[in-house]
Amino acid sequence: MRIGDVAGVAGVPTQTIRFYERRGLLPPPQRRANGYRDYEDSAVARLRFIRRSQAAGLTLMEVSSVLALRDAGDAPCTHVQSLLAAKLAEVRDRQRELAALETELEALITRGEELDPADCSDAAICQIIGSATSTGQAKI
Amino acid sequence: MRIGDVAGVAGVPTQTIRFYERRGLLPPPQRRANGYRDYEDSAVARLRFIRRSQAAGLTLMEVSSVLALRDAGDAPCTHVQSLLAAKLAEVRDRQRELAALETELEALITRGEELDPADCSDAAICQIIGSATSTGQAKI
DNA sequence: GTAAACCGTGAACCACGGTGCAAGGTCAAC
DNA sequence: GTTGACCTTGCACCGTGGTTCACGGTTTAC
Repeated sequence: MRIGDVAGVAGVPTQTIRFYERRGLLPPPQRRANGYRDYEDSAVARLRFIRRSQAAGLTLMEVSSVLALRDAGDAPCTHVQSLLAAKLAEVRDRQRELAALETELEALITRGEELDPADCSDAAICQIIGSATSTGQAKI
Repeated sequence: MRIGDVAGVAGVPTQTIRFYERRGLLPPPQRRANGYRDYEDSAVARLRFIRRSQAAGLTLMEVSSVLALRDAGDAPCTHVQSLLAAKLAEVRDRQRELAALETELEALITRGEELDPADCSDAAICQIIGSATSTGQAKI
């Protein structure tokens, strides 16, 4: 299969496939006489695996580590389990951060509704944010 | 005040202060005869405002738009309210995404505990992720 | 007078996951 | 024989919020 075929079947742009190859996520395929990449069917499965891993929140680095184990002939299951557990912990941390930010934003909005724009001085820039309680850290 | 003094008082690195200036968040200050930046006290208040806005989840672009209004002589309160409302909506969207991802990860982990690594074929790469239900989108 | 601590500039670099572009080669259909 | 769709390469760029570096001038303390 040529790169465009793989791209069509796997639903991944050709540019992205070359990008994954550069990153070591896909092994360099055979080349035809004209220099075109020539993929085996397994490449499609591998691409789908990458995309599913991303949907589970894994980074390309992490996916790469899983693939490296498999390519070395080992079953990566244990490693995958620990990656998933770590990712779940990250997600829960992030949820806590967002919950704190949500509370903060709600408080700011409520305060803003009670304040009179006419009271907003030049030095404070904006009285709503003016002296926030600063509970949470940003990052959306 | 020299840049280092402002940095010390506001708790923002000097490099970051120059960075904010380049981004238009801080107006270029007066210069001393030797070329050193010479800040007024209001610069400290402005830096604190920027940091508080960031803590509320606003991006530098958004903070910049608030400051631009204030610098134009308008009270930015209404604009700030709409930014905060939009940010709250973003936070809640993100929370929903994370909740879905959490569910997905929990399901994968549970499944992984029930599977035997010996069953993991080469073609599937890893049976745990092998054919995920793909409910949520990634992004931590 | 000299060493340390400060200031200046511009530019490159970090993670992250790609996307876009330019300049060219190849192949099938018409 | 030419049009169009495909392929190749390498390099630059996107956003986000800075950080680090190289190289040089200035000020302060001793």
